[in-house]
Amino acid sequence: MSKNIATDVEASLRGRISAGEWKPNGRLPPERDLAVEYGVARNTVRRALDALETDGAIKRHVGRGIFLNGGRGEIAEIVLRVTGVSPADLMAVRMIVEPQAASMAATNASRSDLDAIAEAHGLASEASETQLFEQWDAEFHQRIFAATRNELLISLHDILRIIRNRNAWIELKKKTFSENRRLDYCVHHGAILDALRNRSAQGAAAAMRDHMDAIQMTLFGRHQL
Amino acid sequence: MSKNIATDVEASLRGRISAGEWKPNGRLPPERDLAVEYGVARNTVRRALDALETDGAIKRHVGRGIFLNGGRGEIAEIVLRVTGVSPADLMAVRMIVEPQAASMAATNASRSDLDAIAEAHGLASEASETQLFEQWDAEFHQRIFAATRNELLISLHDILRIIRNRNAWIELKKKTFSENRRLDYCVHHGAILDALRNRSAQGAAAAMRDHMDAIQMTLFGRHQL
DNA sequence: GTACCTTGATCCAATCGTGTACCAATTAAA
DNA sequence: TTTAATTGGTACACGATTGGATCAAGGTAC
Repeated sequence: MSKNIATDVEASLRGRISAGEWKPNGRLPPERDLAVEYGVARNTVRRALDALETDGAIKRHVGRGIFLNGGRGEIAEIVLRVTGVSPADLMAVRMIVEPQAASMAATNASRSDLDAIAEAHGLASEASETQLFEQWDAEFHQRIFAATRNELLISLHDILRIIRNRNAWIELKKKTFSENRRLDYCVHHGAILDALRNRSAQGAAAAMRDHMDAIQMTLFGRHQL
Repeated sequence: MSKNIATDVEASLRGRISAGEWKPNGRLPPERDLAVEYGVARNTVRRALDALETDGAIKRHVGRGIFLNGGRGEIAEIVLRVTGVSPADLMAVRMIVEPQAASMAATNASRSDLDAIAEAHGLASEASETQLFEQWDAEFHQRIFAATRNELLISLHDILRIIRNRNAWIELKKKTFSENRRLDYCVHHGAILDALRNRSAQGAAAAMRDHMDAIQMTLFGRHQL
């Protein structure tokens, strides 16, 4: 697998936990036993358990053992669930969040925020390779969220971006991606940028909605689920 | 081929990266291995990697290896970081997401979904203690998100709920919370439920927006930031 | 020849996994 | 109650891996 044995053990334990091998609030085997089971040093197991503990997945007590955190909606569970969402679900959330973010950016963006967004738009338009275009396309959206000045919203978009990058359905996008579509996207970006510069919240939201519609159309060939 | 071997290696690596040979945040082979693979000296590989590093394409760590600069960070890190955001930021995001979730729930909710939402509404209305009311209040919103049938949206709401539970500014809410407000909230919940039962997407969104407005008013004494 | 690149080699520093030992808290047995 | 066993917490040393830095020698183009 990967280079980090501790990371592998961590992933394995996450899998076994989510698979229900131990009950909520149940007790995991002692560190020493886990070390023997995985055939690694106890320190390595401890590093893996450290990660699980910071996630809130487990709780450790000296002399007692390691216990699953029964509390529902733990972060580890969310991470597992979130990494496997479908493209359709992701697009639905983008349809909700991105226009509103554009609207918020229109009112909150600073002069330098707008310049940064314009820069991303320009570099995406001039990009020679598809790879480069997609990078600046993502950066364009990223900087709009940054302009909202809402930390939570920015982080949520980070999550969306990671999901988009991680899943193999990017291939879907590449297949259906044509030079024509790319030009459309640039036009959309230009319209969004204009609305932001005009401080038109509703205009920015509407332009972003059009853009999202186009992306949805490109990906799925339809506008609504 | 150009006269510069380092440039060739750099171009090759760029190609392999954009081709997706390694995942975002994935690990590249060690410099020594790459040198063997390309049949060049390690110093030459290092020059190529220097260019990639200044571009921000990769990140190098002594003793660990070379890593792709893919995502903005792992999801778990983001979620952990996000638990410290301000109440204002959180409310702004709720203002965006909750009405849209209600709208989506109106079209996607099954009969049992509606029953579950109604149950939470009923138990919240009848709750004797503030503690109990808040539990069923949270459950009401939770079940609306569940009714959207969008896993990502559900997960996002889980994150919002964790933030709400973890932070101390719940105290703020308790201070400004009166029996009067609580009755208002129940009325709002009832209006939302009616709209959901009528399958009125716009009505559910509007009712939820009113509810969010009231919460914002309770927390901050104003409607907008 | 001069300038630049490549190569090969060497050493340093950071990280990781391992192994070992001991401490502290808890539980179970005597 | 006292004692022993179990278990997580901490610390250190060792070897292997890996990137960081430098130097000298050889090759190529101008």
